[in-house]
Amino acid sequence: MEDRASPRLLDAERLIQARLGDRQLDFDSMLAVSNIYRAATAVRRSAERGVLAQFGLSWGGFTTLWVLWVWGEMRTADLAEECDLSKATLTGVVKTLEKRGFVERRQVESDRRRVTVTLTDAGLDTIERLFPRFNHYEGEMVRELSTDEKQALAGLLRRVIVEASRQ
Amino acid sequence: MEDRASPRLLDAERLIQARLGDRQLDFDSMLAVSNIYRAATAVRRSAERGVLAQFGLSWGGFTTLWVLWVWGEMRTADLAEECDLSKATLTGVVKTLEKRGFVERRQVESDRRRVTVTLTDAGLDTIERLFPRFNHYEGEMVRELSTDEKQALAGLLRRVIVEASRQ
DNA sequence: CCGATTCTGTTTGGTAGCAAACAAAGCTGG
DNA sequence: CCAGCTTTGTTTGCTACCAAACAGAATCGG
Repeated sequence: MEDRASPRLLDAERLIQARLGDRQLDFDSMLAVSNIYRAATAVRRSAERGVLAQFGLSWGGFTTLWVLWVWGEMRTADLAEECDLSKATLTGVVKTLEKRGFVERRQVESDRRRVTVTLTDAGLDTIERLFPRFNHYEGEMVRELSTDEKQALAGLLRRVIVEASRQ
Repeated sequence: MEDRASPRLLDAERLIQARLGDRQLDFDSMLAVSNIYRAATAVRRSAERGVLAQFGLSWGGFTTLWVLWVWGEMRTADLAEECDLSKATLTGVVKTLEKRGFVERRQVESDRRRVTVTLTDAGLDTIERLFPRFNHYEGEMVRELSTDEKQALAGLLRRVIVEASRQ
């Protein structure tokens, strides 16, 4: 079944197995992990080219806009946490989004170390037009999977995320 | 079961669902795709910090070394393809690996546009010491999954890779 | 032969990503 | 008060990543 869906990939995997011979190794874990990474790259690239490019957004920029849309005005640190980026990286992403006019920075009166980030009208308009298209595109990327399979996939990945984050 | 393994993640997902309300959206696809990306980030970060940093290698650098180890001397274009990187990116990665003394570039006599890349002795030594550790680390990152689950995960991802690459 | 085209890897110019160092603001104990 | 500690976001310095432009080499049609 999977063989029919992606013969080329499996062939490559078998070749690698043959190359490595009877070396003692955990092949199942290797395939699981490397396919997670390959899938993420494929998904990101596809979405950036197929949807995000038209809006002048990278994956990280989109994520940030999306988080701000869902949660509203946020402190920098929380935003970085929610976007799964370091504070340093977020500073850069926000700078780019500011340049494009999608977000605004605001200094917090009560604690002047702090800064909040919020969507501008243009940013709000953009994410509201973009998100439905993005979500539809997500559906296309996993359309080979049934609802149960999507949920199973998400569940398995959730367990990997927890474990990998612990290490 | 998954609830117990990662309550925090699911809570966040439920909150997002609540925020987005009864908007028409494909939640299953959204969770599948975003968890793929999150898992890849977690896995990469963890491996870079937990294993690769000691060898002065990034994920991309490790992948390149590994591919060269498995396949032997390769032309630049094939190496880029196999590492799932653009030619431009590979040029940079190889440059870094050269600086570290792990690989060498060789001009092809018969066609002087072409360049092959090959492991140096130091590179070979490094990947031979590093790979078993890396593979063990992969096992740790997915240790919550049974063998069947790892294979199921790899299979589901394979189908996503094929579909996303097509778009 | 030789001009036009194609192929190959690199360069350019841009964003993204991280850790570590940093500056400025707030906080805490005396 | 205020000297030191902590917290917060930014800067610095580096690698990685891509698309598009590029230069040099090979090839093809006439």
